[in-house]
Amino acid sequence: MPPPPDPAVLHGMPLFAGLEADALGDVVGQARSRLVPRGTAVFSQGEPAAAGHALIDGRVKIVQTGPDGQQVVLRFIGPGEMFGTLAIFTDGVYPADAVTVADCVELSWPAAAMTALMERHPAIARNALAIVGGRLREVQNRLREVSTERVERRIAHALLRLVRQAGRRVDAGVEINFPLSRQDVAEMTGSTLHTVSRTLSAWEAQGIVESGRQQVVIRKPHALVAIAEDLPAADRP
Amino acid sequence: MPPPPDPAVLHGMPLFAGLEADALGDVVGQARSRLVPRGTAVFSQGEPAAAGHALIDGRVKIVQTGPDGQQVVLRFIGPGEMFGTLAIFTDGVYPADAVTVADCVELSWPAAAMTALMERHPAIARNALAIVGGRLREVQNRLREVSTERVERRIAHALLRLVRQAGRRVDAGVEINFPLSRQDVAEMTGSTLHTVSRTLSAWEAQGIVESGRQQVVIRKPHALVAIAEDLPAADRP
DNA sequence: GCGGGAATTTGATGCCGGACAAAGCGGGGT
DNA sequence: ACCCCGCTTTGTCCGGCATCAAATTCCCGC
Repeated sequence: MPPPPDPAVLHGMPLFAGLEADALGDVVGQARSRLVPRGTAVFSQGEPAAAGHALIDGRVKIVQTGPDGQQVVLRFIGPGEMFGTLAIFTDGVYPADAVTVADCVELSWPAAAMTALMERHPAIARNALAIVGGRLREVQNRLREVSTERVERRIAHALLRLVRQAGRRVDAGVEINFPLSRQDVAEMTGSTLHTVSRTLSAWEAQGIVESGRQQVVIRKPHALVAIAEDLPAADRP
Repeated sequence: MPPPPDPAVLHGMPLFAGLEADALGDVVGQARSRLVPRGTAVFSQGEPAAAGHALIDGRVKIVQTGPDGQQVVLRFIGPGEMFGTLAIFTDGVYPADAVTVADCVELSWPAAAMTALMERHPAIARNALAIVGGRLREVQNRLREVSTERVERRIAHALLRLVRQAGRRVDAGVEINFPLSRQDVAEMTGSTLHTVSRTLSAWEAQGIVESGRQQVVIRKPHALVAIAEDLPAADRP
């Protein structure tokens, strides 16, 4: 028997923005909450989409695997974000794996409940459309990025995105808030962990970042922006 | 004064699937039709999204331009498809250029009319969600492709997608139904027109394709599939 | 028929970044 | 506390593909 979710957790979830209090109660009433330890799959690519998910706490990595086993990290999910929901409204099959990279708490709604909720509360459908639209836009930008920019700039962009999404101010600069391996960065940028390692080492030598095991701190965000935007910026001998 | 659209044109448009006859009438009543000659921009990246569009006849290329002028072809639009609609429901700015690659007839709905229609007919919102979801999935697949596969396979995939979307049986094989330059293919695959030219030449030597000026005919689709899927297939000395 | 220009082809060159190899480092489990 | 395994680093090598540079073909308007 899952612990009963608290309606307050829905606050700040864009999917349920603008709903009346009783509607929120309706939504929460259908949800199940669950604890998922680090390194576990919430769902797997190819499975029938049994439920929509929302992350309350922790961090989830969405990974797509190609026919020959090549993997691509599509996105990271933070608290308050939905994931695996779209499959319910398209072909009913999860298009990627969702793996926890930290201990997580998630809410989930069975597919049938999800469609019924959307039926009952049209605002949810409108919100969903805006969210998915924004996501489409992001992915299109990444497509352009991977298609036309070189590795160093792609890595810079990827780190900046992560900072925006999960950056935490710390005395040495800005830290990315969850365990992140070079392999992960490679799979986000269409590169290899070797190249990522080299690049980070070079940046570390210039004092731009500090990186350790599954952990990255950006010391000079502006320098990273300069690399990402190809401003000549500070070129040193 | 634009010519009055015929309600029949909406048939087969997924966005309006499942609507009653009178609802379709409502939709058509709000639309304006327009003729757009080849090589013209229907809308441009960065413009405020004044309207949603549907293509009745012809072919439109959706191109995104990066900060340094690098271009990526996001998709080609054929008759019956919507385009430039999503911007209305997200940030209200077109995220890419839409350029006609043939003489076109398009329908358009002013942004305000579009949102009102969706308000009046909830089925449209549901349809839109499914459509956008499908599109997101496609783009994610292309992202994986560009990130992990090599140029030859990407070109093969791109051609196969085009065949599926705009293939026409012809005595020599299957022809892609609209003018398509090497530059276009390059911008679809994150490559250069030089590499595309070389690749097509090689395939032509093997009798897999026949290609001329802005025109491609696939003679052996199965061979292209073999390349795309990396089946060893027919390897010759 | 004749330019003019765009699309395409082909060659030569070089470099980015992927493949392989091997060693160091840390962490977590027992 | 120890061991073992996975993450990381660093070096070398090499190949695919972008880049630079012309030459050629073909379409189209005049």
